[in-house]
Amino acid sequence: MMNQQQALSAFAALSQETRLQIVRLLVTAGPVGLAAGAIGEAVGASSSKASFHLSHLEQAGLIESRRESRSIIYSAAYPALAGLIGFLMRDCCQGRPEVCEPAVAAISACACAC
Amino acid sequence: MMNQQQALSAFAALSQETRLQIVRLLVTAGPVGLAAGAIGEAVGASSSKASFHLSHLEQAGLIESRRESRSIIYSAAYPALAGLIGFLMRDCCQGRPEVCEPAVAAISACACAC
DNA sequence: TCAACCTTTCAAGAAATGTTGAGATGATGA
DNA sequence: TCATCATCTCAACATTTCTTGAAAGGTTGA
Repeated sequence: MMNQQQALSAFAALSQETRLQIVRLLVTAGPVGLAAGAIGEAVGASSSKASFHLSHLEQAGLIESRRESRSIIYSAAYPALAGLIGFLMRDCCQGRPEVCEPAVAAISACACAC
Repeated sequence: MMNQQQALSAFAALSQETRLQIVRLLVTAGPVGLAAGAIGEAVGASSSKASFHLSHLEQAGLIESRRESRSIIYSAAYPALAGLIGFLMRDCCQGRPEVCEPAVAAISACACAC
């Protein structure tokens, strides 16, 4: 269960353009992931810039890495993303059903889950 | 529909401890809202510190304000919060049902919506 | 082994963000 | 009107975060 400190660090990680792009890219890339070099190229970042932001995201727990031969492969940490959504949900539900309703509607409209 | 720029600014707003506390406080306070002074006191912030962070949150669209006599009353912007959840959902659903599933489970466990 | 490859680390500087206290602004009731 | 109250604004400073380019660290195939 995500706590406030983890949520703060996740929000901080997501509040930077390069990092948000990386997360969205990795989410769509799936569990297979992408090499650091490919990620940097995709978001238009130098190798050191990409490395900096990838470390930041990994530190925040939003992505994971593994070595594969010469490359480091990064992939989305799906449970952490789901946990963050859960944190916002939990937050929004503290006595206020009107926040959840649109979220429920969003889920209903969501092609994958329903 | 929330775009990337709005999401970045919302995440930035939520990535600071005082501000996250304020948002959670206002969400539970409901549409009635709370006066700036009461908010500052509740989160242990000086008047100028509270004012700084309240402005930041309002700028990000996460809270709203209205004057009531001598006080400025702040309240949560529920549609914006729901939009942010929707943005994360939309993001997570880009071909990856396994992220949504836990979120759906979270909603199912949510006392208010279901 | 060694040259090439991929990525990280480091230090320096630039930029953005947060904190503080003092003073200004606007609203109210006496 | 005026004293008081509630909040905001401002400038200065401290802190954190981001960017850049150069160099170092593993890993691999020849």
